[in-house]
Amino acid sequence: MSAGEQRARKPRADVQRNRAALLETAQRHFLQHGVGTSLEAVAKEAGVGPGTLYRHFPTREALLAAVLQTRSEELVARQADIEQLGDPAEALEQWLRAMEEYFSAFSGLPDPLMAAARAQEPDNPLTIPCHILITATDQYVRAAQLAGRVRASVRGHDLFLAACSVAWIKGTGTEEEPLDRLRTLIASGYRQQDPQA
Amino acid sequence: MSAGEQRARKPRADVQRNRAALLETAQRHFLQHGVGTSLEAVAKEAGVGPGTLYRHFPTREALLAAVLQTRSEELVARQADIEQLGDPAEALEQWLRAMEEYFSAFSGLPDPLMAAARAQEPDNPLTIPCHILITATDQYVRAAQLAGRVRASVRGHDLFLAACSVAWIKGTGTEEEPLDRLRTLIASGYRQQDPQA
DNA sequence: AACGTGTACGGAGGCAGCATCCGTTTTGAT
DNA sequence: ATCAAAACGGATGCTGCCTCCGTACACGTT
Repeated sequence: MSAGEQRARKPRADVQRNRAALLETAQRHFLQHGVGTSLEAVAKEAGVGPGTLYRHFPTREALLAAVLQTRSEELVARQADIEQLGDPAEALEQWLRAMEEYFSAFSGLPDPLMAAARAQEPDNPLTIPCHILITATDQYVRAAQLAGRVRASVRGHDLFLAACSVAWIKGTGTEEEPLDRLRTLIASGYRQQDPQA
Repeated sequence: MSAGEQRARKPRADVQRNRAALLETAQRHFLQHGVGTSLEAVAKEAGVGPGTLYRHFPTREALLAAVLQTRSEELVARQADIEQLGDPAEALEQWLRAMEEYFSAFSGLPDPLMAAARAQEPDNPLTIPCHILITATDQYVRAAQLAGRVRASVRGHDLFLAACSVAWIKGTGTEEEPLDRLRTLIASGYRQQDPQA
């Protein structure tokens, strides 16, 4: 028996039930009140004690990461659509928008995201998703560069930062119009002007 | 006497002393711990009770605005230097950097700044400084546009947002190198390419 | 120099949120 | 039916926010 490392006992029913209730409630609260919402309130509304919440999700980031899991998968799913676009410049554009939407899922999300992205803290549960995003962005950038549609000096990381910025500004309550102008400004910054003059 | 509306009595000595001590201490704490620092700690270290702090500065923003006063004046002073540059494109560039430094004075500063900029809350003591900055930026932008050095579609407000973003990212602890690439990206976004091809 | 008044002080106190710890309950296995 | 492990949950201690009000002090007056 020591050889089989799975074969733990079946996960308890209440554990799954509580976890699901917590995730569901947490998502609602993050949506309504931003990432800074009261965890105590989440626990209470989910019908569990604070201890249970903290046992399932030791930190706010852990809860956040778990709630974001669904959305991460949506993002991955979108990649398939994007990649069969053919046009790498268009693909990059759409990818950036998709990422921005992901960052804007909850108000205040960009802050913990940046903290995780910067981090050599492998214990931060948001770190891995962040690095995945940066790497993915870099690939779209390289493809568009090979097609001569993006300046050579641009890196994926730069556009990750840019998308994060836009999401941050969005989260502060700025209207869509100035946001759109900012997006345009950034796009003008990374796009390669056509060689035809 | 009802006609003269000034002519209150001379301001008390302890008031001035406490105010000065609070500002000095608050600045240190904002520098070391960011804008979210404990006001209770500030009061204690300044040698006053919490009540005194809140009487002088009813909100965190009020304290912040008062502490920023000095730096605002430095910014205005810089404008003189900048304006006698002659080159409007260079002037804009320097102005943006000056603004960015101002926004980066304390970690976390961009958040209350954005909240104030968006606001029709005239009671927010940061609102006025923000609008002054936006207006000033717009003037530099217009000047550079007249010289054909900046795209026509750009507005001062856009670059205000951009500078704020960069400062925000800086405040999250990102290193200088990616920051510089982001600045370059943004600059490429607003600059008008020379008509000579 | 002493006084009186009004202004400012400051700390106690109520509240909210975080995070932990441990006695009790629930759950699945035997 | 019984048992041990696992999970629960709330009481608890802590930090920080902000207010309220009895007290002390500074200033103008006599």
